[in-house]
Amino acid sequence: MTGSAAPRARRSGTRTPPGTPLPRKFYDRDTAIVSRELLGAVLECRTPEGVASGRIVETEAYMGPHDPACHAAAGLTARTKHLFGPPGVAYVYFIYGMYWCFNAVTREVGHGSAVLVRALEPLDGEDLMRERRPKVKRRVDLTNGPGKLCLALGIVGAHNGGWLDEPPVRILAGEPVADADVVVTPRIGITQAADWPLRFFVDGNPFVS
DNA sequence: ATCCGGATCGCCT
DNA sequence: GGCGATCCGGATG
Repeated sequence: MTGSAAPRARRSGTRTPPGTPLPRKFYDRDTAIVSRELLGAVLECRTPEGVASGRIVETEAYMGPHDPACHAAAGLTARTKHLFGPPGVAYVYFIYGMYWCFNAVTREVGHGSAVLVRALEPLDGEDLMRERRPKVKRRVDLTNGPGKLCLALGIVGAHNGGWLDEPPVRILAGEPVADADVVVTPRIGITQAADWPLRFFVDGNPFVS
């Protein structure tokens, strides 16, 4: 007869053919699952200077108002407007007076959760990344951190609030990463909820921060 | 009006 | 491993 109900975790993401944008529904799920499944996907940014993209190898989940490390804990403000908006848009914020960080908003409107992309492995536009980061010597330093990857791809505040299935900033399906190759640890650089296991990365990948 | 801390990076020792 | 850069958001007076 008909098979039993399949597990829900991998519905949309891994079925999307590589190179095509992840559908908006992909993001409308538990934030830790989205964080895990974003590993292997491709973050791309198109600017007048050209296209730059990289394979996502490290992410962190920020779980909403009840997660003290999440910006949503401060409530709905001008800054967190898109964090509380629909899933599948970019939440880009400015930090430490000089860097941008890129997140993908997850879950339903009003929830306030997102996935921070912490590291990429360069794919297209590496020359452009070099032009944008002229002081970088080692290739790994191009994109092995949340501020660095935004500098390399050209992601800035103007991209805040944009849909992730259409330019200029998109996330495309890639080759899935097997569970055996995923490591889970506490998040980096935070003081609140510092022990929650919500950081995901590809085991052994040199671009992990 | 002012103060403080921050989901970081790069350079220093 | 430590610290300065440099600015914004949110809290307090």
